[in-house]
Amino acid sequence: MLTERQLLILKAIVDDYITNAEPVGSRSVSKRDEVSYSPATIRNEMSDLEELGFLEKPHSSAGRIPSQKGYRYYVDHLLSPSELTKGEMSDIQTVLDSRFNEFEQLIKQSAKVLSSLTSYTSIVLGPEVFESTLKQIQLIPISNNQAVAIIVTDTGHVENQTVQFPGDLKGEELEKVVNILNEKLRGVPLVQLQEKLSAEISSLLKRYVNQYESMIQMLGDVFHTHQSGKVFYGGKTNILAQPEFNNVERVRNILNIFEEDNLVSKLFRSEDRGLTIKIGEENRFEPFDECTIITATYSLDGKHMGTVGILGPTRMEYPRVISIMDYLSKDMTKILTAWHQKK
Amino acid sequence: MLTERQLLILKAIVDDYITNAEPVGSRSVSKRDEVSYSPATIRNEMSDLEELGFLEKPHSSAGRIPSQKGYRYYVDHLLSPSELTKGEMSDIQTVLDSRFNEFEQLIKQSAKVLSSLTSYTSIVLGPEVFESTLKQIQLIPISNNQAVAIIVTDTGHVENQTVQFPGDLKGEELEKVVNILNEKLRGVPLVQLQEKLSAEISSLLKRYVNQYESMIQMLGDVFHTHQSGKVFYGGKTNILAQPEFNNVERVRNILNIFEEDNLVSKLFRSEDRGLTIKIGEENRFEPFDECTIITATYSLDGKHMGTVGILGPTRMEYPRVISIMDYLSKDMTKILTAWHQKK
DNA sequence: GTTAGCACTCTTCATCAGCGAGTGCTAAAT
DNA sequence: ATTTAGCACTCGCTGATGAAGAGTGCTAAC
Repeated sequence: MLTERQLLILKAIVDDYITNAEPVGSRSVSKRDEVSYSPATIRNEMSDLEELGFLEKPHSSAGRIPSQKGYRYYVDHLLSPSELTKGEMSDIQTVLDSRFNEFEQLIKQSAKVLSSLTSYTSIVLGPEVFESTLKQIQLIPISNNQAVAIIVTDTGHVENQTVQFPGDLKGEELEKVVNILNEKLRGVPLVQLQEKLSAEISSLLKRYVNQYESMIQMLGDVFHTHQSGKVFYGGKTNILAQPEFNNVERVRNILNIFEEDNLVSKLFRSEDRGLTIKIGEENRFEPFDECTIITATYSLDGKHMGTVGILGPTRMEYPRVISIMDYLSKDMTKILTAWHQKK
Repeated sequence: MLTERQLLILKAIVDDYITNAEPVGSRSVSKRDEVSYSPATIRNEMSDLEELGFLEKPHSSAGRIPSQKGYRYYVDHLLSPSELTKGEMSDIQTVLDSRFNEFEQLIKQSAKVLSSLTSYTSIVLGPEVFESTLKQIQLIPISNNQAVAIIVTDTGHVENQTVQFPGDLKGEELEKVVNILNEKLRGVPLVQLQEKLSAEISSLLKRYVNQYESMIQMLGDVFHTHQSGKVFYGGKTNILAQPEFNNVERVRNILNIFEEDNLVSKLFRSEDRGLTIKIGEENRFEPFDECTIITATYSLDGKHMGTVGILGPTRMEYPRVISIMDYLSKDMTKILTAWHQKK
């Protein structure tokens, strides 16, 4: 168990390092207002904290920097959540309050505010389909071999997509198909659409539609595409401004990850509801060994919808970011709910 | 006017520098097979070429590197276009031949091949709306205040978008609106939709629809969004692998540009049809002072559709990239045409 | 228990010499 | 008149050296 004084010093060191990005020496800790001990005393404590694994020395005559364990302890027990300033709150408010037509717009905006407020990179995962169910499906023919498929979920999310279309389908046939689909699939979770399709629908369609194979194929395409949620980014290059990423190789590794939405989606999707903080190797993904990821979830009617995330260096401004994320995710939930009810 | 020998040497230097990214000395030029002069002779010529502005010295005891003018001359008069290898051609073929439902898929694929073949960053501009006209517009109500707007162009391009919708609109009213729109706007270039809307349509709608203001607003939204073509990227981080961009600050400036599709769209949209090469400051955009942009256009029925572009260092593998771009853009045109006719 | 003092460690920065690559000039060779 | 060999010179790069500075860890005094 750490003593009061050790806590004080650990906190001071983390706070200092977070703002200055440089190893913290005993003297600068001692100079802090909240610390009233001499450098020598601090040195002894620092030595103990190092032995306990909370601090590290880059080399013998530098100051100390927090270890991953140190950050973890700081986050769990030490940090004093910072109040959002009026400006920050109103920034979030204005951006989110602006009228939006689509789910996606809200999400894009969120990603933008988040990155600009934190100056880290923000990742926002769009509605995750696991829990949402189909409310309505539509097929609108556009030319003689194209149609737009529209899917509406119970959460009010709309997806649309252009697809190849069996050439010579009569209007009444199409109507029949759409009717069947709506009848059989309404209320089905999106993730199960695919299997329902092959299990129940395909035989039914066979009876009514000539081109039934290409029809099935097309529907398969449609359902498949909506399996993975979309990913939105804010400030992709913000991370380059951090001194710890002053190295093109390392930066490239990280930026490359952003090119693969699937991967990002997997990495940032959080299983837990609420706020999650993963520090360094806790991410279990080597390129992020020196990064912290903070995620929060937003929801609708208590139903989990998606995740907002921040990627920054382990030396992250935890108090501020946590407050902002908390505020933002709750606000998104609120606005989403209001928006949904309006309909 | 340059002598034969000067041409030979200039070409040799550019070729060498392109592959090795290091200042080229007289000795290494002399060692080339196609060059049969001693280093001393080469040195004299190099000195002349420098005086003429085709070469530069990073410092007095380094070799020479091509100046912007040198690259320009090389591109205009010297380069021997490289034959595509079988592998490259089939790479392009396979990727583009794969079934695609939408315009966008073709374009995304193109961006991907292009960047992976060249290992530079590719930018592909989607259909530019300037020349395409409206073929059909549809409004599909989804909930009591949402609709999906679908726009089909004469080139077979489909765009769709979810929009806010005047709450209590009767089915017949909606139908009326859609009919008016189609009647009045068919054949109108997309860029003019907006003005046509306010000039002619709005008064007409006023007569038939109650919620006419919000209707107009919504249509304005829809038409506005489709003004600017979409931008697709491939290999955004490829540029980081180039030795001349081994500097986080510079890289950041460039990557930031990619975050603003509007800007990119402006920079890469080429006024000329066919292949265009802009070297360094010819781009008239400071962050690209050390970059070359090569663009080519693809079309449909002789009608200009969009642009494929490559961003790399001025030290670019011109012969290869040019061949690839040429081949790809022509192939895109071919496939697009085939696809369009199929319908 | 706390702190002052001090020797010790290690990085950083500037300086300097030596090396090597490359040039530019001159004089010789073709 | 060209071309080339030879050589002095330039300049960046590398590695060694040393002084400065920041910080530690230990000891002894408070």
